[in-house]
Amino acid sequence: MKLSTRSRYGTRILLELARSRGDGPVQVSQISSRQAIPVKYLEQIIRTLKQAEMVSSVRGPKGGHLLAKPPETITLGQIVRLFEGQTDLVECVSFPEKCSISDDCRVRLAWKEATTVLYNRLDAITIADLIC
Amino acid sequence: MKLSTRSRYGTRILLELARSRGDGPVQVSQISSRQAIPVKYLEQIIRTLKQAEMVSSVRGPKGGHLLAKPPETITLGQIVRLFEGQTDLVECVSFPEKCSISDDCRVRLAWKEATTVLYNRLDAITIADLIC
DNA sequence: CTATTTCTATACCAACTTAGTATAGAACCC
DNA sequence: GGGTTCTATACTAAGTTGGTATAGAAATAG
Repeated sequence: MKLSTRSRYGTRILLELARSRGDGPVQVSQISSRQAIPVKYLEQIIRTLKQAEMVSSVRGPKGGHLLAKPPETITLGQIVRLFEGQTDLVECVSFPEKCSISDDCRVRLAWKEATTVLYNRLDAITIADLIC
Repeated sequence: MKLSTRSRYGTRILLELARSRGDGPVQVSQISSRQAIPVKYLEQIIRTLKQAEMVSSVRGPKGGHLLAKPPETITLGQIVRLFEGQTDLVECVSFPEKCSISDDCRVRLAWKEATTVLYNRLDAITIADLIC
């Protein structure tokens, strides 16, 4: 049970863009060297962030990427949900029909509570909170 | 970020043993059919539970497995920690030296808080709470 | 108007993990 | 001593993760 690098890198990318807010677009190569993330991998992750409308991009010379919304409105919970395909810790929380043993409902409820408590905490932390 | 079947099966095995507490040893074949877990896979999981001294076993005819301690003393947190190799959501929480970007300490702290909150919740739920 | 810069899209791949199977064996009780 | 039951270890197919490679498309400086 661990977070993918995508979630962690995604967070650091957003943080990097938040730090440069107001200074114009930041290029992939800059983020890559500052955050030690391979360029091609970073591009994939940024694309996901773009689709989620957290980032906007400018092409061509002097282009780059920008934070698309205020850093206070982006939470860690949003980022993690975006990158982790499976949001619940346990599949049967979202798809109870996948659970063959229906009398273990209390176990399912317990996993659900743990998931909730985790995301509540993650949703309470925004990118703005993380800027140094 | 999801729980392995080992953690989920482990919980259900312990729950099954808790239900039969006082009725003598429960055999792998019984647990297997009641909980729909493959026998050979179940044996591996029970071995882990034995090593953690949550389960004790009796060999030979009429043998089987028993809960080794009161169900109120076994928490979901203990079970999950036992089966998930990586306990923290993020590696650098336990091994900060693995983090190349040390100025992102606040991000690390955030992941750590989320991990803590999750395990606090899991540690508040015992096998006894889950018996139907 | 074109050359270069920069982002975009998709395909691919090696290594690892997960979930489960197979095989062999050791203890126990009647 | 023979069947029952647990123990140990090796193996494997399928999926996931983390990352690379290749090709292309848009924008703009000059």
